[in-house]
Amino acid sequence: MKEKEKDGTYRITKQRQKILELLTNTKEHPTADQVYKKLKGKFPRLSLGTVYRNLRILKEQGQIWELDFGTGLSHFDAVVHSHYHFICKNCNKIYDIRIPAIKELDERVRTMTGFRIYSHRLEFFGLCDICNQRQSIN
Amino acid sequence: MKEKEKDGTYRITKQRQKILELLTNTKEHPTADQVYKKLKGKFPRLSLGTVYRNLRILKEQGQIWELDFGTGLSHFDAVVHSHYHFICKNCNKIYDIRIPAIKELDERVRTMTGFRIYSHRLEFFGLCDICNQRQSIN
DNA sequence: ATTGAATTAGTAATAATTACCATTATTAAT
DNA sequence: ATTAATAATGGTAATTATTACTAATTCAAT
Repeated sequence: MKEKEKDGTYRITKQRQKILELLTNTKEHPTADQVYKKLKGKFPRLSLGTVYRNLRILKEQGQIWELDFGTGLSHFDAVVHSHYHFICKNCNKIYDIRIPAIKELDERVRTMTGFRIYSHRLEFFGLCDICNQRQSIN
Repeated sequence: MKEKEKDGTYRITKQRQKILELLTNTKEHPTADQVYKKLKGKFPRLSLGTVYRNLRILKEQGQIWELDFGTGLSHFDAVVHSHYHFICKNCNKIYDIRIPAIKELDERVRTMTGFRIYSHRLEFFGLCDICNQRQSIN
């Protein structure tokens, strides 16, 4: 709940570089713990707290997004241009849906409510092609 | 992560009735703890575990929805017909946006990906009218 | 190289949620 | 109505994800 204020003075550390690099080079949307476990192999001294801290910092810097899909876990994504997500109900894999934000949705809600709309979040749920085929066969 | 299987044999208990009643009679989208605190006044013997258990059961029964808005907390909503949500970035209040699910969105993603789409979730973020006016003045 | 501050590793502390279990309450059958 | 079977409760302990704390380390500007 409490967000620590930062004055924008950041340093370049190996740990932070590697965390961002890992997120940039994957299509998956790993959790903090998954990032930790993947890097722990190469960086045995890496601390889980460091992963959490850097994920927060990278998010503050706008370099990554924090996503949640109702699983109680935060997922992280280095794709930070406007897009949506699809979550497979069977394998729980998360896919980027490369549709840029549909501005008409915001406008529609603005006229309906009078609220000022900054952004929206849109996630689709269903079966990915792999799970869909498997389901059809069984 | 582990979801307990149920055979559908449920009993009617005072606790479960009161929890559903509270959710039905509010426009807010309370968390488990907020439900607990509100009912604790009338039911001093109520246990927090009971609230969590019943919220899960009511959700299984399709009587309520579990929602999360990136705060790390689950919110509950007895409005279970298709609709969207708006979250005020300033006061954190959650509003129901009474637009029924836009099916064209599902269709668009289906043709784009080939995935089978069951549903989607859409949340808007911004400033509600109260906070918007306050912000404009200051 | 020196120095000041940001960052780290490691561990302890929180916070939300779930698991456990002896007791209680609901339901269906007698 | 009584009884019997078992779902549900209250209370507490355990788990899980995340944050806080701190002495030691590392970065970056002089």
